[in-house]
Amino acid sequence: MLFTTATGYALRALAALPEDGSYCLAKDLSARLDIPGPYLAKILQGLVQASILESVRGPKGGFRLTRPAHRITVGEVVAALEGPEALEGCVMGFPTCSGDHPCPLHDAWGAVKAQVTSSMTQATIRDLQLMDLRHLKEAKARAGGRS
Amino acid sequence: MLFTTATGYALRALAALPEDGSYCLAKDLSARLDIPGPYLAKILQGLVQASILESVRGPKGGFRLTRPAHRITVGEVVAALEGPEALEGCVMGFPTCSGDHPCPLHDAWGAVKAQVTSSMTQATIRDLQLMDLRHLKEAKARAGGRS
DNA sequence: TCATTTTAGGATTGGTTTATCTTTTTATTA
DNA sequence: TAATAAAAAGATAAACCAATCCTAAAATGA
Repeated sequence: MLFTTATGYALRALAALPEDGSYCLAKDLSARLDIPGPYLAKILQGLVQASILESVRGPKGGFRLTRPAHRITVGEVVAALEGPEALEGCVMGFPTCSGDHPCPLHDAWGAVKAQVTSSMTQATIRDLQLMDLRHLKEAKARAGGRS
Repeated sequence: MLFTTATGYALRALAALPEDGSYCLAKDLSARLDIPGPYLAKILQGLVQASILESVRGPKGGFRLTRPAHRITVGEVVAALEGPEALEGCVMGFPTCSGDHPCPLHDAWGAVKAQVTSSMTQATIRDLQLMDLRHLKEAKARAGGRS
């Protein structure tokens, strides 16, 4: 995977939140997604500080998105958890590599970065929701056809 | 950077070895490249086990390539240090992501992997040598023009 | 007000990568 | 043969990420 596991957990959790704006417990998310509970809680708190989630404490509390899912990009979440320069620098870590003095992978890597960055700023949490829904629906269809 | 720092160190060290087949000391490499000495030594030993380098101990000993630089690919070095599956799996770590159920970045990431893998198996240590030589030459030219 | 539920925050553990240190082995050469 | 130089190998330390634990703070409801 290109990102850290924390970022992966964050994206999966965001995609699993209900769309109706109701609050969702960290505990429930961790159970449904099979993600370590205390660790996910920490990650969700980070997303609150990044203004991607908002939370309320106490009974009937939990987490919810601050905006509609289609207004939150994957890139924004990655930046919140890994900093804005996650893909910077030479692929191989050559300190002398630059546009003027490119390493042999420089151009390929540049194209890659552009591609991934573009995809990340295009794709939203909504797209992740749709992906999971499609998966669930097909899994259900397979189970129904086999029974 | 896409790879580990150990892989970056390895590639820089391999590119810095002399082409005439003479042995080179780990100490000299670490000094020239400003890489932590004992750590580089460990990495070089790993490259010996991967049959990319050969070594002799004692005075007049050191490390040298087992083959001409143009016969050692970047991909081979990466595989030796990070295993053959460095780029496997979903970009975001989604367990449900697959060709049938792609995540929104699945296709972009697939193209990226193909591109990087191809470039890695094309590029050789020789290409890295040429890059560094070009850089050195231009730096010298700049210094000469300015003096 | 008090108990309960849940997030917030800080401290702590475990594992992996990065880096260092020490001892041993091997080769050279005097 | 003895001294020295260098890699090999193993143990140790440091830093970072992943994960856990514990105590607070806040909101709800009785």
